[in-house]
Amino acid sequence: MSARPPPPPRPRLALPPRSVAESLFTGAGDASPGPLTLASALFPSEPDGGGGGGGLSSSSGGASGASSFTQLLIGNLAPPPHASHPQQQQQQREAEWGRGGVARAGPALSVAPPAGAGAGAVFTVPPGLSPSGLLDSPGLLFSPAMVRVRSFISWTFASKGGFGMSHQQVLAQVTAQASHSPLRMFDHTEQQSFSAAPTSSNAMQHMNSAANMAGISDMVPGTTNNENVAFQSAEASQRYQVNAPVDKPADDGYNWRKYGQKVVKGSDCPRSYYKCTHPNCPVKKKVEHAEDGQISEIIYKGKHNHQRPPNKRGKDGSSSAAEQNEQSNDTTSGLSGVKRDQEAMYGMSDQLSGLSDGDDMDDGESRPHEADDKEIDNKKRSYYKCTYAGCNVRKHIERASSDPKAVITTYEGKHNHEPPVGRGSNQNARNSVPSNSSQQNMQNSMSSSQASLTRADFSNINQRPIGVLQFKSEE
DNA sequence: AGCCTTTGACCAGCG
DNA sequence: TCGCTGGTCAAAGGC
Repeated sequence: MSARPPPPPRPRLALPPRSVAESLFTGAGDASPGPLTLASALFPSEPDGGGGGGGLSSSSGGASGASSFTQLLIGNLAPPPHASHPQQQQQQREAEWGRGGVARAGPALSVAPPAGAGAGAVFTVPPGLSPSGLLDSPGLLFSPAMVRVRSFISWTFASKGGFGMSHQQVLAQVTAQASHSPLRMFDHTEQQSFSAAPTSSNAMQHMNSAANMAGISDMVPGTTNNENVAFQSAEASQRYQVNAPVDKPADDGYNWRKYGQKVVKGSDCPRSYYKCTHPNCPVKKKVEHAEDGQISEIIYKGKHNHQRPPNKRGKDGSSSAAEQNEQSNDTTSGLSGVKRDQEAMYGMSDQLSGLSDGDDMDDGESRPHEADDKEIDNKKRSYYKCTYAGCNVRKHIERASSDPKAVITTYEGKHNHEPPVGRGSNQNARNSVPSNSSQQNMQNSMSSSQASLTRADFSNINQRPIGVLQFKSEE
């Protein structure tokens, strides 16, 4: 009944051992550019010609204002999308799967990137299109590929800074990283926000243009080894997406056995079912692929009743992100109880790590981002305060003792001001928002659970980039 | 040999 | 009750 003729084999690409774009991160064995360097490269602070000053300022001046990752996410947000939105429908489906004891997605998640990713197509950001505009383009929501790109850009943009790099270079990195499957994380509100954001024709055009230039469709084969994995909470309405090898979804550190595959209605792409191989472990996960076969979501069900299996390094050539993260978490005292609980609940905590604080470019907070990894090391248990007058937001950055490259960023408080103009928010996108009040509202709505996205250091190709989203509940 | 994936069949929930 | 659909089982084969 449910069985259907075997679907055509998924397109695969023989990827080169190392892409050019990848080399951008790895360099020639030298230190990779720091987060800020890359981020700045992505969106140089230069006036950037048109687009209303789209680029984020790469200025390191703490008081000069900036946009945090969170603000990037919410900065140009609009009211929630219609319930009929595809992603909401998806969420509903996932929520349904969750009935009967599905573990709710916690605010933390990380994934191991795919083993071998190749360089995808390179796309450029059209002049005048600011990062925010690019990221907030509603159009991204309608294509899994675009979602992937957007999320990736969000992550990349937020986590990297840089100078002296062209848009193309940065975007090449973006593309490459998309293939390298760093964490993709979507907060439900974020999705709603940008999906409902007024469509800026320019933004859309730019986005389409960028997408076309990016060769998104062409990227499909190139990213076949990746998949976007969504870890969603039906209750918390939070979604997390990451890239992971299609054939081996989200190396989260646990061992999974595929026990079924089904082609879901309305899609030619199969849905795979996995069980944790640990004896008596009830955890299952469902992996869905988008119609283009590129993007999928992973929905976890249940809770691991065991420790993550030992290092699999010997098996796949590299330790899983989860493992790395586990150590980080184990040594992280800055994690909120909520986070810990959720991590424990989902058995995902261990997946966390490889954080970096390149995220927020931001929030007008003083930024430690300029610091390279060495500096970060030297700044273990560092505190930063938003420099905006009257704003009491603080950021705590700590480095996991077990992983020199892992940094955990924790935000405390919420900003009582809008992102400083010229940094973070892009004017185009901003203009596309009906009013600042809505933006502020969104910001406020997010304030209770500020997210901190960090990135792993890419200097070591063997170290998989891992993103960590950390929410901190505030009363 | 053990573990995994594949895949057709079966089962249960729902309208 | 029936058909549809999603989820699961389990044999077979591959690595």
